[in-house]
Amino acid sequence: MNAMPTLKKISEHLNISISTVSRALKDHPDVSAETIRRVKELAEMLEYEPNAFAVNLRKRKSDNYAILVPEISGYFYHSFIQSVEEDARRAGFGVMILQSMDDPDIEVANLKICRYNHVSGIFLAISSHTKDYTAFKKTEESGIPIIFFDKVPHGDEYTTISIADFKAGKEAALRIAAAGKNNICCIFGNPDFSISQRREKGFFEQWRSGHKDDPTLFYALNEDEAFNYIIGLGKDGLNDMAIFCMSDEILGGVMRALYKLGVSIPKEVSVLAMSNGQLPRFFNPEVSYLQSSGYQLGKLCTKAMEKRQNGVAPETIKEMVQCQFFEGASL
Amino acid sequence: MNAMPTLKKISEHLNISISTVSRALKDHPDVSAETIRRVKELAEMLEYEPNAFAVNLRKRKSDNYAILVPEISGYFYHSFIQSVEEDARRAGFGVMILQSMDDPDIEVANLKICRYNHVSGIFLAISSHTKDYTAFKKTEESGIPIIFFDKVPHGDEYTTISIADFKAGKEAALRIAAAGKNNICCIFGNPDFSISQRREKGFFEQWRSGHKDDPTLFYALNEDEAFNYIIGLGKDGLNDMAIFCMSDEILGGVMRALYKLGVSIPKEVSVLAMSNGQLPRFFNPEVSYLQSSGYQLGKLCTKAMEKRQNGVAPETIKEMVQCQFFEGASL
DNA sequence: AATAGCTACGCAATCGTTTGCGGAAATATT
DNA sequence: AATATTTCCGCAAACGATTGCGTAGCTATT
Repeated sequence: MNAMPTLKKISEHLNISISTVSRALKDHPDVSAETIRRVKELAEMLEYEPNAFAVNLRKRKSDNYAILVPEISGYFYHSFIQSVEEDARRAGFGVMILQSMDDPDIEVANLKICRYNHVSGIFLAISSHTKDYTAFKKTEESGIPIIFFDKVPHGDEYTTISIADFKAGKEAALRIAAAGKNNICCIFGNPDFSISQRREKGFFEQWRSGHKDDPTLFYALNEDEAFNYIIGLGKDGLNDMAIFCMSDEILGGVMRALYKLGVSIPKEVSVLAMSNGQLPRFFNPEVSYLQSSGYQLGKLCTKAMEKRQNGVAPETIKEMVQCQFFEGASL
Repeated sequence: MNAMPTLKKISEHLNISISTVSRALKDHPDVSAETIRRVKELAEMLEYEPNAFAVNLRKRKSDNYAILVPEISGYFYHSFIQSVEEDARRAGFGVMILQSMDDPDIEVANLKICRYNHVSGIFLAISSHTKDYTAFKKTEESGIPIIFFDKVPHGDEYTTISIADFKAGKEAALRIAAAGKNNICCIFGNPDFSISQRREKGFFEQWRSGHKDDPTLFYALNEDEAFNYIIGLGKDGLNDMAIFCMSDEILGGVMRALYKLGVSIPKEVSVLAMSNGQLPRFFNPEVSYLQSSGYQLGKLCTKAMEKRQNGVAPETIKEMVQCQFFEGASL
């Protein structure tokens, strides 16, 4: 229980007032050069660091950001967190992680935690079933900027950084069409997710501009549902098919099923995914994918956060990360 | 900038002193039942929550844990973080994440951050090249308990929760031997890692008890090195081989290489891995593995942390997580 | 010589909560 | 009726850093 050095201790050692020590450490012009030197020297020696609680209490603000996500694990958010943490710490901020487990109630509770801990800002991917935005409003009004990312709310008044989902959906449709299969199937995630909706919308809008028959559409809430769906189709049902997988999770289920059924890729079945970029390389053949990079998204978000910290209005910051195509051998 | 309700505000509304309000909220016996009722009612109405900074300043302690890892991403730590965060929040603690990027200097700096933020405890996986434990000592002496996990320091005086690496190494050797191949290769990670050393030691000790010739040994610092090593062996070099991969990272590289070379698994080459459990299922055939679960490790660590919070001595807590075998079709 | 201005520092209040101590009023004990 | 005890509450000092304001002792200006 080593007592940490405080301004008081330094001031006593040097026989000067606490105020002068405080000012000396920040090169306040009211302090003589000589005093500054002595204070800094002693502070260095004692390894003085200001007590964060006291500073925060005074400033009514902490040097912490919070990241609120449905889940840390999975294929996406942990790379986002990694990205934000890197930048934040470089800028002198700590990062708190909170998971909502995709439950709107926990999400609201977490926002409350953020408010009462006076975080400087929040990075937030909203949960699937969040309909009520009053907690968001309340938080913004209390002076804490929120950067919404990936899963963003509707409405213009928020700062949102998202994947260019609609556009990616369109590109997916184009590339799937180019595979030249006669039997098309798209598997999207939870249809309540805004990202599912936008990707689907983009895909179908593009598809219908060139084809009269709609592809088969399936929603898989998790890897197993995707797996079971493909197994259910059977080898015959998969005949001459191209499959679009909206996420890594779905891709995993689909590929396991295709392996199990023993279909040949891309001869019998073509596969295209949207992915964070890790998983597709591990399949045989490697799966072609449109990359939606959590890391890159993180970088954009910290830039947006800096702007918000400097007083830029929330609604003026809206960005889209373009997806990049990586060619495997599955198309 | 909505002003948050404070004890003072409540006390003014009710015309009683701040002290009484404070005591009423914690059912102090010195406060009458009637007053307690009125205070709690108003507090509820105003959504009063104590100001964390003030509380922490007073208590000289925060309700936060810190997790220090070499890297968030990868195959292991994010599931550990998920696990700890779950439990911590249930117990009323927040979680701060800090990455050392496997750099001992950043590690020391991060420990300093933890000390000056008065976290209640630290979960720490040390970086590969950490030789100097004085920062650990200093932190423990300042009253902050450290739970070392996965990559743990040598020495008896610390609380350590680790994978039963030595035993897992032995089991791996047994299972590899049972595959009946004549050509054995083990790929371990960075030989500076304590986990690499223990797994290797276990493997070789077991192996040598039944065979006179040592297996081929290779250290891969990352996925690409593992990939390149296998490619370098070539299809001929892989003849009748069984490969043990110490980690998911290595497994990824090995499998990509085996795919590329077009060898048949397990007919020509057998594969066994140690893994967090996600990746092996995605290969074709699914890879058999010894599971070292980050999630499970996290659960044990939070239990250990609770004990330490209750004053249990550091050196009395040491645990090993046993690895479980999952049968795929690669052996 | 009188005034103005500057330098370099200290005082004290503040952020919001907690807690030891003291004490008035009500009740219980002789 | 006098004393002892209990009940219920407030005062004030912490925790550590920040900052507006005041001022003693200079130097510069007229």
